[in-house]
Order: sequence, then C-alpha cells, then structure tokens
Amino acid sequence: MSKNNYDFNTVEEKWRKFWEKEKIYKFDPSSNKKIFSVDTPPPTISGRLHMGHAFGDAQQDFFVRFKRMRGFNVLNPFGTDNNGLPTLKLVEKEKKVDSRKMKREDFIDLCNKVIHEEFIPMFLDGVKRLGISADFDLFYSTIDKRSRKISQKSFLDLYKIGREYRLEAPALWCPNCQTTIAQMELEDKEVKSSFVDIVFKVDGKNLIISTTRPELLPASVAMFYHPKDKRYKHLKGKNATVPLFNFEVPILEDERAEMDKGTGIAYCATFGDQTDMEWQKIHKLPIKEAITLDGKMTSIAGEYKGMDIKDARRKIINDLREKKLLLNEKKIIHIVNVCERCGTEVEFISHKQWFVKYLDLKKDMLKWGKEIKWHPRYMRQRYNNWIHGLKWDWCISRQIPFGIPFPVWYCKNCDEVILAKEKDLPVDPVEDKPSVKTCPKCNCKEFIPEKDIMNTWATSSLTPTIIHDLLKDTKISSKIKNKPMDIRRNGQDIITFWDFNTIVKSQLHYKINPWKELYINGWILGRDGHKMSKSRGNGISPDDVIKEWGADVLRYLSSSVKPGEAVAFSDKELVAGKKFITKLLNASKFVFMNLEDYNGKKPKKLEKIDELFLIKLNNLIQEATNYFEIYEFSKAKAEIEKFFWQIFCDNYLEIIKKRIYNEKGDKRISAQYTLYQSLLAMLKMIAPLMPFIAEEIYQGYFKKTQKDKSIHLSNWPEKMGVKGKTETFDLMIEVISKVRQKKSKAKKAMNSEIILTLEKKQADKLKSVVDDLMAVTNAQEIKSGRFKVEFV
RNA sequence: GGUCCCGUGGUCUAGGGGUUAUGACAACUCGUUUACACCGAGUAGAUCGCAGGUUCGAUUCCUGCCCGGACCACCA
Repeated sequence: MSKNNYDFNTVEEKWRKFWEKEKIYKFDPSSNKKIFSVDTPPPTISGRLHMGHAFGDAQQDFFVRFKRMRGFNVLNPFGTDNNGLPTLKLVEKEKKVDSRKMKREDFIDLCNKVIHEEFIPMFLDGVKRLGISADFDLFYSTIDKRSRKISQKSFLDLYKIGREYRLEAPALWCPNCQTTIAQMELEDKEVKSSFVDIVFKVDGKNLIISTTRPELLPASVAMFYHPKDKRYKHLKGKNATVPLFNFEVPILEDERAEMDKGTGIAYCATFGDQTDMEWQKIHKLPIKEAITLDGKMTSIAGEYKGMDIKDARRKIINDLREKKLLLNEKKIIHIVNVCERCGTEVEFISHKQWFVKYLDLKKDMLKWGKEIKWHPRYMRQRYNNWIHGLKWDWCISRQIPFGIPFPVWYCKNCDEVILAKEKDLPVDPVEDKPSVKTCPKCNCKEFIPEKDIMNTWATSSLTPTIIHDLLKDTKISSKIKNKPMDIRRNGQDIITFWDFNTIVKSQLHYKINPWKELYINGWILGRDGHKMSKSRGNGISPDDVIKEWGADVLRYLSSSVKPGEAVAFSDKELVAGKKFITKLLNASKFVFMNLEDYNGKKPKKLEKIDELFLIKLNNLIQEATNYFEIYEFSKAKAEIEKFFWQIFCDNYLEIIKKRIYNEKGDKRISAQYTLYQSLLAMLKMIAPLMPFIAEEIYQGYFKKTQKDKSIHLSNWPEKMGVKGKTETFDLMIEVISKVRQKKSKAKKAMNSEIILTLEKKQADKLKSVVDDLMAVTNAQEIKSGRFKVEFV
C-alpha cells in the first residue's frame, strides 16, 4: 500500500477473485442461522449493465452485506430477465436478423444461444465488478426451463381456479407488417392531418363534431359529451344520424369527453383509439370493425369498401364537402403512433387474448399493499394510485415469437381449450402434441396451438416461486415454503408492474404476500439533472466510472442517495469517495505503524480520553446500525464518514499521537487498544458500502489477529464495554479548536509551543485529560484565568 | 391531466417548531508536523423558493402559488 497510488483496479480484482474462489457469499441451506431472504430483481438484459442497474444493485448489496454481518443466513440469489420483447429486439439488433422473416423455432434457438453465451455472461461481469455479494450459483433466467415450467404451471393453476379467461380484445396492429405489435414497438411521429368539423343530425338539427378520422364513421357506435356540459345536456338519450352512412347512434354522457376539445362532443368508433375502446367496454357498445387486417375498409364502409384507409379518408371528406356536411377543415400537425419498423400508422384490431381476472380484487389489493412495509413509506401511494386507476383485467397475451408460450391448444372445431398436463411442462404447443387425442367436447381430432406468448411480467412476477424452486431439494425448503420473503428491492418505475403483479400472483396462488418489506432504491439522473437517456445523450456507463474511479467509489455515490429519491450524477461526490478511501488507507497505516508491539490485550485501565472516545464510538455504532436497519444508507454513511474524519482523524489521532510515540506501558496500551478496536469497528461499518477497500485494509492489517476469513464474514461491531457522558470529550475538542484558531491567527505552525490559560471551571472539567490536552496543543503549562494562548 | 417527491451559502447537501443552521467542493489566509499536500488549521459566504395561516416563537407544521424532477395516464 504505497502512498498516493492506491491501485484500485488491481486491488478490486484481487478481492473479487478471492471472494469468488473462497465462495464467501455462498448460501448455506444447512445452516441453522436465521434466514434473511431477498427477492432478486431480475434485470432485463438489454445490453451491458447500465447506471440504473448499478445504483439499485449496489443499494441492495448494502443491506445484504449488513444483514450477513448481523448474523443472518442471507439468501440472495441472482436472476436475469431474458424474456419477451426486449430480448427479441436485442437479438435482432445484435445478430442483424428479423424475427418475422425467420422460422419461429430457429429464432427461439438463436435467442437461447445468444442469451446464454453472450448476454448473461456480459451482464454478470458488470455485476461482479461492482462487488455484488449474491450467490451466483443460485442463478435463474426467466426463460430457462425451470422458469418456463413454473410460469406455465402458474397459468394452469390460475385457469383452474377460474382466474383466467379468453376474450376478444383490441390489439395493436401494423397493417403493413401484418402483425400485432407491442406498445414498446411504437414510435411517435408527427404527421399532417385535417381536423374536420362534420355534421350529424339530431331531430333534423345539426350536431357538429370534430375529428381527424372521418373514415371510421361507418364504425360509429355512439356519441359522447361530458356530463357537466350544458350545451349538450338536452340531447341525453336521443339518437344522432351518422352522415353519409345514415344510421343512428345513441348520445351518451362520459367524463372522458373533453369539453374544450373540438366541439366538446365526440363520436366513438369501436377501435378508433384508447378512449374509444374504453367507451366500448364500459358502455357495452357493439364492436364494429371498419378496417381489415391489411388496412382496407371493410364491408360496413359500403361504397368505400376495399379502399386504403387514407384514400377512404380523402374521399369521405370530399363527399361530405359536396353534401355540405363538412363545415370546416383545419390543417393540423399531430402526433400519431407508428410502427417503428416501417413507419405505418398503427390500428387496433380485435384478437382473442388471455386475461387474468383481478378487477374484482381491488379492495384486497389495497389491503395486501398495506401489509407490506414500504421504504420509503410514501411509495405505497404509487401502488394505491395504480390500483384505483385499474380499468381492465390483466391481458397476458403477447403476439411475438419469443417468450414463454401458453401451454394451450384449441379444438379446431369447437374452440375448446385444451390444457397441457402438468407433468409435461414446459411445453411449446407449436412443437409439442396436445395432451389429448380427441376433443372432449366434440371428438374432433384436430387442434390449433396457441401461438401467442405470455407477457414478461407473467413470469417475472413469479420470482419468489422460482427462488423457492432453486432450493426445493435442500433442508431449508420447508422453512421458506409458503412464507413471505423478507424483502424485495427495486426501482420506483416498476412498482406498478412488477411489485403489483408479484403481489397479485402470490396472493392468487398462495394467499400470502410475496415479501414483508419493499425497498424502493434511490436512483441516479444524468449530470444535467434529467433521467439518463439516449435521446438526451446524458448517459454515463458504470463500466467507465469503475475503470476511472473504482467500484468502491461508484458504490459510495450510490450510498449518497436517499431511498426513493433521485440525485444528479455528481463528479464531486466521486472525488469525495476517492478521498475517503485515501484517508482510510493513511489512517490505517498510521494506526498499524504504532501497533507493531501490541499484544491485542486490554489495558488494565483505560485512559480517560480513550474511554470517552470509545463511548463516542458506541453512539456511532448505535446510530449507524439503526440507519442500516431502516435502509437509510446515506445517513449511515454520513455519520460514519463524519465520525471517522472529524472525530477520529482530525482529533483523536492528534490527541494520542505524542502518547503513543513517547509513552510506554499501560498508557500506550490504552491508546493501542482503542486504535485497534475503533478502526476495526469503523471498517466493519464501511464494509457493506465499500467492500473492496474494507477487505484490503482488513486483510492487510487485521487478518493476522482476527479469525474471520473475510471482513464480510465477520460480525457487525458490538458496542465497547464503556458507558458514560461525553461532555468532557466535547469540551476538549472545543478547546483544541480554539487553540488552533489562535495559532492560525498568529500565523504559527500547529505544533508551536504555547502557554495555555483556561477558565478555572473548564480546567477543572478537563483535569482527567490534562496530559493529553497539553500534548495535543503542545502547551508547556496550563494556567488559570481568562482563555489565552501565549507563544513561547 | 392525475399522483408523488424536491426547493437550504457560488455549487452540491444534512437537519426538521426555540440550533451559533451540518458537511463537502470551490474561494481566501496560514502551516511541512515521525498517517496523509490526494494533507492539516483557520476565514469569509445562507433574509432556509414566494405569499398567507397556526403558534409566545416557523427554515421546520398547514393552505395556496411558483420552480425543478419522477411516475402513471392521455392526446377525438
């Protein structure tokens, strides 16, 4: 450890390899220690570890390491999410293929290969560099065989208890690519369009509505105005006649109609947009399809049948104009959703999809959320708001080739659902034969496999089940079965998906909550205070930070943020972390320079100032422990760092310096004992936050005299056996500080000799530490009187 | 649009009814002293976003507003 050049790259690699080789973080299923179980958040693998992952993982590691040192048998497996669309898109990009032009089977093979040979190892490398203390032998991927089986079994179980149903529902459809697409595959695009005012008739009078999509007129099913809108109140219950097509639709009230948009009254076509679909569902309106799968008008469009959407729109506008049913036409530019691959405006189509029925459980959901301890507490409101806003059951069908298939076939004749047998799981219905030879209902012998796959969340909401399955053959299996795990940690952005879905699934399957506590990690913004994103170009890669500053420093930054809050990326904080490490190294060097002859024993009697300092340390241990217990790492860090720097380095070390240089016997041993114990305690409290430097100092200095193989297997510091008030210590610091002030004002060196005059009251209080006071201030003599510093 | 969080020296930040308002970075002055100049000591720098209210007393609690951020939703 030469001065001024701590080679963190070498040091961190050394300890990383040591931890891995010695299996320091291996979970021991046969241990009798109390278990602390952590539900691993499987990050979506869409490239290398990014800053968001690093930040969250680091915070999880803070409490994982803390709990381990507190004596728990920590169950901290590691998983990755390699399911569904993000993986599909990454494979397409990296391997330059188009999943739509490949055989489903070939594409799935390719995905599996790339995931296991490239994505996971690359990601894990990043995680390990950060010093994450997970048990990587307890590993799962959300696409591996185990997960597929569990996910499909979950589907079967929910179906059997009547929690799943199949229903025609709108799906996003690209008329050009001829496929359903996911929301993630949409892009916003500005397009020129016309906002036209057209005339409906009610009781022979004109009723004007504004729309950008007049071609959907033949699919009109209703008109809507806002319940508070007096202009239209008198129309309630009446019918309006649709122009050109001459059929009637009811006029209804709904809060989703915006009074100041257009004329304040809108027409609803079943699959016009999201609102239209909500109206259709809630007001139980008929479904009318105006557009075919290849983007042409259907037969309900009458004379416009077979035309392209845009041609039909133009012709309808013209025809309306001719018939004087078009009053106004405004050219506008608005944003529409287009397919990211071909730029075509997307439409909604009707498609049979699977749903998990849970809308009836809103009250229970709120109750379940309340039973979990949230950190920070206010984050539960995100969960509550989500539940209050739920309008649909959970659609778990996704129309993409890669993911976990539904274990389902349908009878070709009567559409009867044929479930896979549990013992055959996992199945791919496209590849595998159905579980029956003939349809139990109609005796038909032909079956159609379900080609859709299950939404990623349908699987990643099962991580507690997957983790339990990883341990199913071990002694502890029964201990953790049907019990909530201790904690899950994740970002605030997935409370509504992941946390929510996991709670729901756990309750539906096991009637328990998945975990007792939920920690929402603080997160990091770019240097500009905005979320890191490609479009802003403000992204920072954890790899680069680790290379330049070391993993400990990045972790130091992660420990600066409060639970659930955001901080901007701060280079200053990196500098502070680096300086902290340097200071730790130097202080440790000083301590052990003076411990060469130390036998590890307690002195017969502690010097007063040493005792007082240890009481101070006790207070810190208490405080830091409390903060770690409630996941307030930034506060723990601040307290530990402040104590180490200001009390230990700036004052205590200065105070005992001369004693330890010059004295022999018990006075020296007292200081040695105090130095050894306090540095070890501080180091242990730093270990969860900055594990590399803590291990480096532990192994370099303490290992000789400590039994634990690694500091990370050692016990969290206990309070020293000292008690009492610390006013004398504080007064001592105050006097030292005043003397320093005088010396500085007089432009003298800090070690210049003085004669110190103290008020009698103060002098009396400091009697027990007077030798150390004289030493640290370099006072030849202490007189009584008004406070004064005289230079000799 | 809804919800939540935040606003404290130049910058970042701690605190949370009565404090001398914490610390870091930057600035300035001084200091080579057997851990550390990637250091130490000291100095200056803050009407605690704005306006009301509660209170003997508000930076802290309440209400409204403004600013920044995030999440969710929406865009006929």
